[in-house]
Amino acid sequence: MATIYDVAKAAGVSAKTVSRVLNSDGPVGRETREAVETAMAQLGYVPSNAARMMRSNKSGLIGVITGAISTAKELTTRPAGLPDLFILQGIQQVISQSGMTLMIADTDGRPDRVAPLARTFLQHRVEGLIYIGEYHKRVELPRLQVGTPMVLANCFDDAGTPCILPDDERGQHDVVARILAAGHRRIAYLTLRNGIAATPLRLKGYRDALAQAGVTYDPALVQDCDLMESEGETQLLWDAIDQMLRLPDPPTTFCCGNDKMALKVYGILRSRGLKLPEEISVAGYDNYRVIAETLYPPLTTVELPYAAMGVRTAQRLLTMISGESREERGPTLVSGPVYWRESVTERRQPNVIKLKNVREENQ
Amino acid sequence: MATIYDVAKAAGVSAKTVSRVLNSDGPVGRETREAVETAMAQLGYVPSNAARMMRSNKSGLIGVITGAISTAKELTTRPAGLPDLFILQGIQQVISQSGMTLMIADTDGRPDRVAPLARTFLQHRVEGLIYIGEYHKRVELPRLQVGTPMVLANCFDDAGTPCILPDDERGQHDVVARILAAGHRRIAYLTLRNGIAATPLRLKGYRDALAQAGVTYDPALVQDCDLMESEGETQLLWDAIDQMLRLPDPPTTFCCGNDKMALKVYGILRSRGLKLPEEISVAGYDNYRVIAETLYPPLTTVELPYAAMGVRTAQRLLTMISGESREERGPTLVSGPVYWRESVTERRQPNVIKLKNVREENQ
DNA sequence: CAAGCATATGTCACCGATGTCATGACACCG
DNA sequence: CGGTGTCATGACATCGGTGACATATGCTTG
Repeated sequence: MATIYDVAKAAGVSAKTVSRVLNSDGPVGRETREAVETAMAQLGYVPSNAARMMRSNKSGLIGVITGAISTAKELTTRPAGLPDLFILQGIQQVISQSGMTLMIADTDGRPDRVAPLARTFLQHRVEGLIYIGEYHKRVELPRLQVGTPMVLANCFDDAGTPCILPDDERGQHDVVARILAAGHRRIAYLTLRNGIAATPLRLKGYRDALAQAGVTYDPALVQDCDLMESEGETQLLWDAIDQMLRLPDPPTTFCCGNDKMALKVYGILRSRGLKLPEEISVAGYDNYRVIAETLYPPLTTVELPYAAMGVRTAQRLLTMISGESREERGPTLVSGPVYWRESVTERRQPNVIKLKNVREENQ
Repeated sequence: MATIYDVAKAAGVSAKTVSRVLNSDGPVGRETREAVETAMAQLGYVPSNAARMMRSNKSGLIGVITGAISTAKELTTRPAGLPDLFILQGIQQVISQSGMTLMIADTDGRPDRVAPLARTFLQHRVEGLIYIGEYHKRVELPRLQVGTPMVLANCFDDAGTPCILPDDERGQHDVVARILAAGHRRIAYLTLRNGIAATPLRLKGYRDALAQAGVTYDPALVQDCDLMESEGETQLLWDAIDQMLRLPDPPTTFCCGNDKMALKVYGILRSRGLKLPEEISVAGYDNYRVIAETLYPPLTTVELPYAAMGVRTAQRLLTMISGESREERGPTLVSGPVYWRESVTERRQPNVIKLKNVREENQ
């Protein structure tokens, strides 16, 4: 591969002059510039980043470590869809605009791989590191000895490392508030498993929304139905739904921990002979579009704003890199809108029109 | 950041000796080695890849260009799910095992971004390039002037660039053959739109399977139902299904162009009062697990083997890099197994037991 | 005991850019 | 006309490693 010296020789100038043409540093005569540009084109010259980096100590690289790209069992352990991709999407957008390049590596699900991967990135002298969590959870990452800025996306640690998290409390609150505004009063909540960070936050959102509407919280309408995809989950859902429908005052809406659960609930309710959405309403969580928009009828849900989180992650990292506030700590919460679709009926015209953060969709 | 000279000084040896410890080149005395290792640990020394690369001309980098990570409209233009992620998964697996690091960039859907992205990668002196297509299709890529090996995944070009493609013909053949073996004779086929590369290939697989089973091909059972997610698609599906069910000899199975379409078909068939799978069978394509495994009943489908394609892509690239056969050209076809689940009934015990490439699953 | 050899370590140039400084040619100005 | 500033360009050191080669030491061997 051609070097700057090859170009210099071909153009009959010094290497430094070629460098000047490349970087528009100092002045270059018109004819000289043209000669250099011709030579570069002819030789197919592409400057070596490595050599540049040696002097400048700027790599133009951002490293991303994700726990999930190669996780074959993506469906068995994760509550939602493929968060990483969407977060990566957001990151990519911001990073590429800033002229930097993403390096990406995967832990293959093994936490002990994080340290070597980070080391590889440091060898490449990345200017910043991002760790993407599989889902909203606490992580423990090996201490990075050096001062490379780092941001966590979709996870947090005890050390107060800067992180970007979904606002689960607000998301659940908003969708429940919107369902209440549609006139529903008996709202069942089939939650994700209790172990994960999102569940208590969302439960709080659910209860707060009820309280604000003056509706009494009924524990009989709340049940953990998430068995991490293991065999019995459909059965568990079936039983929970059965139990709730037999209540003296049965629910008119089933709120599900995620859109995938909602997909199952569709099948179960219909197999029981109920008409959707005329006789029973269903809402999800995630706005996992493949499901939410494809379901018949389309699913009312609230967005887990992964792409936006990615954007915020990259922005926060770039801020840290630029040195403005390298010492920043703690979480940034990102919330997503409610997508109001046909799976929840309007039991009366909502008199509260001004609900914030709700997006109404007509198919 | 500490350099090899800092380590050398701290350990009281020459830089070259430190280098020897790092790379296990020439012999190093035991005490010396320990002193060096201590110094490295204390200083948090990480060798600079840039400096290494300068001499060795080996970057240890592979560049991946994808058209899709940042494609916001991923649902509106793509027939299947999120191929790129799964292909990336496969690539990542192979590449990381080979000790190289992935750089990744995204065209944001604009083909004119490919050239500058490739240039950036060349600046980093990637040893190989991969382009991932959004779906099985023909692409036109700008000629790379230099001799960097390149492989296309999920797409092909007219120049005969090495590429890895899904074996659509065989996939459709296999699933239809399996359905025939289950005793079905009237198999409707709701295809993807005609413009894409997969459709004619799959149709051929469908017809070949029928022919091999001695079943006459009936054009009334085949219809293009894919409107690229635009408004009328559900209506179109409804009409097509309606028409076919009114035939004097209606289908007993609906084969769908992808799992997402199958998801819609579930809703439509049930809304018409049909019981799944007792009264009507449905099959998909893709094995898009979020849908196929979550649907009730789970969906019989055939895998679009994205991860495997990624693996093959990376393997082929590594072969080219190692120089064994840099001149290789043309496509490699990868096929995936049929996943036999409860959405298709056995109308009689299949007498053909030895069907290859079929995986039976019991939930 | 000298030659021969493996072991352990150091010296120095080099990879491909760029920052610093120097130089030559003009133009402008008092 | 000499001083000063701007433009155009080149020489050279430098970034952090590594390859080629040299050197020093101790041990074997004929």
